Amino acid sequence: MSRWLMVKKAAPAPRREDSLSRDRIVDVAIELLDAEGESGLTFRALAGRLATGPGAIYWHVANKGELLTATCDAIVGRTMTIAVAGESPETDIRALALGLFDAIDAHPWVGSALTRAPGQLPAVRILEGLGQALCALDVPAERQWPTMSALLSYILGVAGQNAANAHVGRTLGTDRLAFLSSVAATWSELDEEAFPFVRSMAGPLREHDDRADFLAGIDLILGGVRGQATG
Amino acid sequence: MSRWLMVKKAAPAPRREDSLSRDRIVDVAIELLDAEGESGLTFRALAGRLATGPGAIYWHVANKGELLTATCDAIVGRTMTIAVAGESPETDIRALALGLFDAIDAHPWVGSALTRAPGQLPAVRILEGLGQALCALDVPAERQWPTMSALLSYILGVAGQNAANAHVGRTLGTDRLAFLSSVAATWSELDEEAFPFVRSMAGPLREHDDRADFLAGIDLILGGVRGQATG
DNA sequence: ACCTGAACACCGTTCAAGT
DNA sequence: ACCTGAACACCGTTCAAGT
Repeated sequence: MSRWLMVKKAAPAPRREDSLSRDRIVDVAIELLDAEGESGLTFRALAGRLATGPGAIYWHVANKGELLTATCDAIVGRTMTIAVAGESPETDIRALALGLFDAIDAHPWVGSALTRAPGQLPAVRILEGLGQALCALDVPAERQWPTMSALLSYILGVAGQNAANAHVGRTLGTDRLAFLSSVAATWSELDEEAFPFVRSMAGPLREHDDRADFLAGIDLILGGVRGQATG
Repeated sequence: MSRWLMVKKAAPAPRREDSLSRDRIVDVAIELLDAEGESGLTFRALAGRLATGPGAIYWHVANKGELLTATCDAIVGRTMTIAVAGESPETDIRALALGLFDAIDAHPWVGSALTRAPGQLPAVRILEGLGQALCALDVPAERQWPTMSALLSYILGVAGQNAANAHVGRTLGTDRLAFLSSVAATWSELDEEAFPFVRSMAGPLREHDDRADFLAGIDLILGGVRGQATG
C-alpha cells in the first residue's frame, strides 16, 4: 500500500497518536480499574492495553503508588471542579459531599486510593472545598482544623467501606443485595446475649440506602457544628 | 540424651507446647504486624517464626484475608471487653471510641484490616457497643441505623488514615513530625489562588493532636444527635 | 489429622540494550 | 529521550507426599 510512502512524506508528527504519556497511562488505568477492580491494575495488564512493555510505564510514573494517586486525582479533580455556589454554605458542603459520594460509588477503587494517599493532591482538593465552606459558615479559626478534619475522616470512612464492599462483592461474585443478605443472615445468628443490638440491625442492614445514610451522617456533623456555634 | 526416652514414657501430650494452632498463628501474626508493619505479614515470614512451612498455616486458616480479620478481631475483642458503664451514654461512647483509637494507634494495621472486613466480627463488636449506647441515649428506632452507621464510618475513617500515615511513615523511614512537616511544606507551596484554605492549614497540620481531633469529631456527631432529639 | 516444602502462577521493579 | 523485555526478588496458594 502507498500508505507507507504517505507517512514518510507527512510532516514528522511530534508524537504518535497512541504514544505513551502520563495522561494516557492514567486514562487507561482508570478503564482498567473500572473494568476489573482494584486487583486488575497491574503494570503488565496496563502495558498490554498500552501495547508496550511494563518497563515503559516507569518512564512516566515513579511507581504504583504514584500511579494510583494520579488516577484517583483525575476522578476527584473532575468531581470538585463542578463549582458549588448554592444558597448556603451547608448546602455547598452537602453538594460537595454528595458529588464525591457519587464519584466513589461509580469508581469504588477511588475510596481506597484516597485513604492511602493522605495529604496528597486528591485529599487537598477535598479539604479546600470543605474549608472554604466552613469559613463561609463562620466557624472560628481555631475550630476550622478539627471540623474540616472530622468531615474528611467521615467521608474517607464511607469511601473506604464502599471500596471494601465492592471488593468483597467482586471476589464473591455476588451483587449488592445478595452480599448484604448473607451478612444480615450472619448477624441474625449471632449470640443473643452478646449481640442483641446487631441482631436487631439485620433488617435495617438489608434495607438501608447508602447514599441517604451518608447524607444523614454529614447532617449529623453539620448539626454538631451548628450546636457549637450556638453555645 | 535420655530425654528421648522420657518423652516416650510420658503420657502422650495431646499437643506439643509449640505446636500449631489458630490462636498461636494469630499471636505470631500480631507480633509480626507490630514489628514489621502491614507488608511484613507474609505466609513465609509467619511460617519462619512458627518454624514450619507456609502450607501448614492453611490447615488452620483459610487464606490471608481470614488471617487478617482474625488478628484484627483479637485486638478489637480485647479492647471492647473493657466494659464501659460510665455516668452517661455519651461518656460511654467517648470511652469506647477512645479505647479503639488507642488500640489502633498502638497497632495501626488494625485500621486497614477493620475497613477491609465490613460486617465481620471486628466491626460487629464495635457496632454492638455503639448501638447499646445509642439505645440508652433514647435515639428513636428508625434513627439508630443511620446514627450508628455514621459513628462507625467516622471511626473507620480515622482508623484508615492512621494506618495510611503509619505505612507512609514506615516506607519513608521518617517519624511522625518529619512526615507532617514535609506535607505541611508541600501545602504552603500550593497555588494561592486555587488553595488558599489548605495553605493556611499548614500550621495546624504540623501542630494538631490526632487524639484530640478524633474526640472532637465524635463530639461533633454526638452534638448532631442531641440537636436532632431537641427538634 | 496434621505437617512439609516444592511448584505454580502471579506480582512490582530494575536495567542493559535498543531506537 | 523514550521504549523493550528479560530478569530479579518476591508474593499467596496448592498439593502430592510424608508422619
